[in-house]
Amino acid sequence: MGRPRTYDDRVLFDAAKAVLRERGLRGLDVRAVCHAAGVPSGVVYNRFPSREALLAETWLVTVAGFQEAFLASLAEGDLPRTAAFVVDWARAHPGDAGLLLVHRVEDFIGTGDAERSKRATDLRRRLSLGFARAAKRTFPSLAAVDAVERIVFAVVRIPEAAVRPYLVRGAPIPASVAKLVNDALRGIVDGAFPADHARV
Amino acid sequence: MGRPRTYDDRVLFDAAKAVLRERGLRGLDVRAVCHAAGVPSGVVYNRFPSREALLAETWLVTVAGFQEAFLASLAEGDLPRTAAFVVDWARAHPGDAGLLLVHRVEDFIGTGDAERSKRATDLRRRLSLGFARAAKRTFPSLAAVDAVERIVFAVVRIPEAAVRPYLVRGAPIPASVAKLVNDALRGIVDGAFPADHARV
DNA sequence: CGCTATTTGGAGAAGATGCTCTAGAATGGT
DNA sequence: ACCATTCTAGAGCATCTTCTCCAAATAGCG
Repeated sequence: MGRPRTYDDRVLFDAAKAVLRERGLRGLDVRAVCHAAGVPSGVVYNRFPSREALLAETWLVTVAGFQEAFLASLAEGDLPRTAAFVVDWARAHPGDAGLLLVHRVEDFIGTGDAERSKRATDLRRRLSLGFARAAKRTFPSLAAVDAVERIVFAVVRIPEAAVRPYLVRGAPIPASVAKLVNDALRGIVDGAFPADHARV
Repeated sequence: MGRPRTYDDRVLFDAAKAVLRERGLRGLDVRAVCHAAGVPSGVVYNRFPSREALLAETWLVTVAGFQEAFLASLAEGDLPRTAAFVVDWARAHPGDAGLLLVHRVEDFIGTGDAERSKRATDLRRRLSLGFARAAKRTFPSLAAVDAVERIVFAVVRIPEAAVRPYLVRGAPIPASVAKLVNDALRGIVDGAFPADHARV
């Protein structure tokens, strides 16, 4: 069965996240990752065909870890709660969250090898499905496209906006952002039902 | 008085923005900028001491162009209008807006030469002042820190969140985001006055 | 027109970065 | 014990990137 691995792939992933936080996207080169991981460069190229593949894999593994819990929350049907979940997750996993900010799933679809592209497509499909379902249930009166746009804005863009400034500067995320996000969510949910505005 | 300049600095700034949009932060090297600008590299280093200085200058000039109108809008005291202004500005100047996303003023304070750092500090000071004033007037019942946090979230983070996904993929920003931002703003403004919730 | 000042144009040095390659180490199977 | 297989370790090559440097170009001035 050959020599057993001394290093888990996770060591490389974690090192990549650490380098990203400390030196930014531009400083995220293979040498820096290897140094941070305490690993010779041969290890990287034994497992990944290229720097790009290593970073893509790091990203994909990280989203996958986020997505399951996210979709579960989304399926429960409470938008403000899902937005709060995203904020909490970022607070608990700042390294992962910081990494997610620098790419989009689309960046890995149609690039790299077919297997990676397929996985990215799959992640994307699941997300789309979750959003579509939540959209139909939460905003039944809206056109499908508008409802999805509103859902994504509510549970992705808004939490991301609240959390991003802290992540990029490597600072802890204060608890106070939760209320801001919650307040914004109220406006977004209410805004979908124009009739309600008469009350105010 | 020596040979007159063939190229305006703006050519370099515009080229940098174009390269950023087309090849991302990682592809933003001096060669690419020179090629996009149709300028030999000697021109860049005749005017800027380093690549970093060129990009910093590009960023600072771009914010300065945005900030004046932004602060004027903020001084008018209508938060949703200011948020809408930011969205409109990004729609009208996608190149500039895309550039603003990739740095923060703080990145240029205490780095580079003293003059640059001073200018960045000045930009920052004016912003802080504008936010503080708006905070005091809009949310008089909140603690100063909380009020400022809420203002920034409303007129910077939210519009940025609405607009960013389109900017990063180089796509035009749809008009529909205006309503989303406006709805979110309603929640953020109302959320500062807990007493009002009794009505709903 | 010579002289000084400034910019252009671009070749190429110095260093950083992605990646290859191979000797050797560590395992299971026979 | 020996082999086949897989991984580690890191030196080193090829390329890319930043930046330097200087001859040629273009202006105003006495």
